Amino acid sequence: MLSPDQFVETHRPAGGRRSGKRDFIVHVFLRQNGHLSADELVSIIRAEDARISRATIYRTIQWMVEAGIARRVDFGDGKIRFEHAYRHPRHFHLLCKNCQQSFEFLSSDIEAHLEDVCAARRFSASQTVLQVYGMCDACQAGLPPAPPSVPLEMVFARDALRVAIATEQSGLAFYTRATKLARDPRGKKVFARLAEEEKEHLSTLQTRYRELVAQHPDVESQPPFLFFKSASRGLFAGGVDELAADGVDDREALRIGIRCERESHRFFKKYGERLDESEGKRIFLEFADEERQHFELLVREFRSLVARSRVPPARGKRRAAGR
Amino acid sequence: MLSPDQFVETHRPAGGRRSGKRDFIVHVFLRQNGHLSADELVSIIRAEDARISRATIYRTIQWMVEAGIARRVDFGDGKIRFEHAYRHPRHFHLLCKNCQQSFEFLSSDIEAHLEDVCAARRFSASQTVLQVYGMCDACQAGLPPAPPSVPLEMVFARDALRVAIATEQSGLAFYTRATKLARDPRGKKVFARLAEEEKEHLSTLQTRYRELVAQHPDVESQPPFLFFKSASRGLFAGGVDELAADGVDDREALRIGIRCERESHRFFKKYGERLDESEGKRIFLEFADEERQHFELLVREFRSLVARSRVPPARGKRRAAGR
DNA sequence: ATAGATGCAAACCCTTTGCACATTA
DNA sequence: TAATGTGCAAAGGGTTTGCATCTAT
Repeated sequence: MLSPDQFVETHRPAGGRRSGKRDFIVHVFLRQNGHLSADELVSIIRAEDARISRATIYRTIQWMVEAGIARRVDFGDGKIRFEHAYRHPRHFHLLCKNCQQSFEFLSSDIEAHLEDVCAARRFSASQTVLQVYGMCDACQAGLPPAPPSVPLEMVFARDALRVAIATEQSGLAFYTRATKLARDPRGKKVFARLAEEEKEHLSTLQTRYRELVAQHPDVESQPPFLFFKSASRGLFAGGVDELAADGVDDREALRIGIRCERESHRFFKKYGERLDESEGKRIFLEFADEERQHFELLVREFRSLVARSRVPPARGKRRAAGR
Repeated sequence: MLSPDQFVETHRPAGGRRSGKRDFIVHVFLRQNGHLSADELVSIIRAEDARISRATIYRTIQWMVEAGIARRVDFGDGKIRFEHAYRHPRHFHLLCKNCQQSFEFLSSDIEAHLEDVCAARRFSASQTVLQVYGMCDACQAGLPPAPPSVPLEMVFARDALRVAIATEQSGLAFYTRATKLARDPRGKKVFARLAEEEKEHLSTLQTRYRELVAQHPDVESQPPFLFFKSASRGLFAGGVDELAADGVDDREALRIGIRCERESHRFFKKYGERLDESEGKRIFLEFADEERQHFELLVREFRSLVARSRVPPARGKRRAAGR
């Protein structure tokens, strides 16, 4: 886990020279939470003590944006705001026109659809802006705006854990079923081993989840940050359904498993890479790696099965070999 | 179909007074295609002849926005652009950073996910901004930018027709199957009648589609404007799958039909209402109405079936009545 | 010594406004 | 004639920039 200073160092472009004022501005900026306009940052800097010129602050903001430390956010009210990227994944916004508060979210489903749209146009996307304007819960009810009681990072870690757990659960169900179903003893063993691994990893994740809740008791009552409807049943859920069909043999089960592991690997890798340094990123990338290993194991197993069923005396599953 | 002038008249707010200059600006604005900045509109107006002050143009743009004739579009480059709403549904944008061209699209899937997100936060949405920045097809290939050869309206009508046709096809499959499956003669008749209606309407829609293609031969080669993955198999596709399961009786089939018709009605109504005056809107609203009628017919039928199965000598389907 | 950072004030860009004048109902 | 629209120029706000002055390497 990077400290704010480390975060800045990893982003500092080569060739410039250090300056105390710039460091001070960056430092103050990273301590802020919401979306600051340049002017707001000026006020904060002035209040924090230093007398730094407006121009320097504008220039430093630009420097941070180029370095990837800050992101421009445009809410369409004439002034540009900035949010820092430290432990803060890219996201979309809900904006309350009444209290001006903003709420952040991420949706893998929406992103997947956007990818479809771009593919249909052969458009190569580099950045997406998605803002929903309206009125927030509290304002509709006439209540005062309530600042979030839990850091966003924790909510995000919670959601990442939830997807991971759902996926492990569906994976466990898949391999348990596949173990029962398998006829080839070697395949059975592989499935059993994977089921065992999923079980272990599942309990690790659940422990991690419990620890998170213990540390931040309010985290469970927070609304979701990461939306992943299509993955909410776990990325193996479809595979489990397929196993239920008639006539699924070892080979077919392996194929389904391979597909699920690949999808799962891609999903977690994609989101893990897209995230900035954070607890959520680590969970996703660890997971992606695990899925890749499973994927490779299954592929090896599949090849071995094919080889065995082709060369030695057949064991009654010839038909598929010709295709 | 409204003419531009009629469109303006339906939007003109009460209480103001007419002015030749304003009418002229509005008229010129409605003839434009893309997204104009105030300054660009000034140049066009100046070129078109009239010498109208910048301030008047700014004020007229504001007037058009308030009247719902123009919509603000902010691409985050410091100047606000405007697009007119005449035969132009609200949409999202792909923006090419290289050639500055913009491409428009609509996605019912993304909108559905956004509704989920808002619901989870109890956020009441009033407006959504969705822009994807990147590089377009032509710019990636090093080709000159190609303006669209078919008016957007036609592409939209094409896509609306496609959803409608897919839905009719799945509806036809549903009712054909349900007719075969039904045991109650009266229910059978209702399903058969609906199958017949779907068939007729399907051929009407297909004719309409062919006419559209005949009028605008290029329309089929255009990339999609309206994305509707979840509805692309037709809104009855899920219902057809359900009919395939074991133990589906008349009552169950009616229930599934009712659900599909209701969903379908809602889908088309929602999109129809959201659209501005256009061919697409008409298709959607006609369709929504049709689905509502089917829905009501099925509900009546369901009630009648329940009444008959409860009061007179039973016909072997008691079990469900108790629940 | 020299490229880079800072401060100040002026310039910039887009947009809105105050006020006198013109137009419409 | 009374309310509304127009023109002009000036003001407004957020942001960038030219230039002289510092400061880190």
